[in-house]
Amino acid sequence: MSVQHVPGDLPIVGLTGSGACAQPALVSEPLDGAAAAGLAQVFKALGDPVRLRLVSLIGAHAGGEVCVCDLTSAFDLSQPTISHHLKVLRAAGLIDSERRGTWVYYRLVPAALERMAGLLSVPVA
Amino acid sequence: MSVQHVPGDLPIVGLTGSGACAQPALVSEPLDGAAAAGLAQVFKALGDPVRLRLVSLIGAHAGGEVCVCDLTSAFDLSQPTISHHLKVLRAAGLIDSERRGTWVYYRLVPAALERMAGLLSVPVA
DNA sequence: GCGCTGTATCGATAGCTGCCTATGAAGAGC
DNA sequence: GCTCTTCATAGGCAGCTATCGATACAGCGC
Repeated sequence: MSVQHVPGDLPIVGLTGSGACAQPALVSEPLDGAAAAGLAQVFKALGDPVRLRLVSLIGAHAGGEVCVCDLTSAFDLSQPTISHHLKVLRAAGLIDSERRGTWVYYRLVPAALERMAGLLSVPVA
Repeated sequence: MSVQHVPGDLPIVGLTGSGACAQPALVSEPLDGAAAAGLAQVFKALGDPVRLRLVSLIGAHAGGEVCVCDLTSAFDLSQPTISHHLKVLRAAGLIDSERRGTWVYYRLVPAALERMAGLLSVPVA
């Protein structure tokens, strides 16, 4: 579940809608405007040093889950700022969160990362 | 050559410096601040619908090269705006350009794309 | 030389984004 | 109930960015 949010609360992009359809590698065929806008949001989410480090921290953490308090303490930024960045990453579909008791844990969405990786892969041709 | 720019004119990132060193997959180990900043610039370059479509158009074009005039005519944007986006992509190391006579041709830098794809690939673990 | 065409740069402006402080909401423990 | 802790949201402000028109630069043809 997605914690305290009404489902559909945020403009979640990423895997919604397209299902398991294999992505056609960005450079294989011209992108239409709508697809470009959706994909750009995900790349934009990754286009910030803090968010990139957040993804890295979450992914590298044993167990695959990290408490927000651990993420906040890893940066010289205020807690609301970290919370904001986590929100952007979650809206992009790159991470997911779950509340357990007092704490909220974040983990990666591997499928979303793989999808973007596949987009950037250049066909042998 | 890089056309009309003095080499080092722009803050080119991407493959400069790191050589052929295999990138350690973002989620394998926590990213330090400097590396995050460099990678974020590349993702940020991809985090715009117009630039994403530009990359797609260049990559999907037969011959691997596209004249600026063709790119400009593919969008409902002014020529300076397209030129600006191409400059951002080139500064990120994602594309390269070459002038031949009156026209300037742009092509992808596959190694840069592959590098980012590798970063996003999640290890099996 | 002169003009014409294709690109890049300049300068300005509207909109977005990252950061903060202050505040609100949700649980746990009393 | 109240209080404390953890996290999210709201509001505001400074800096960046996407866009434009105007202009400069680079080749080609004359």
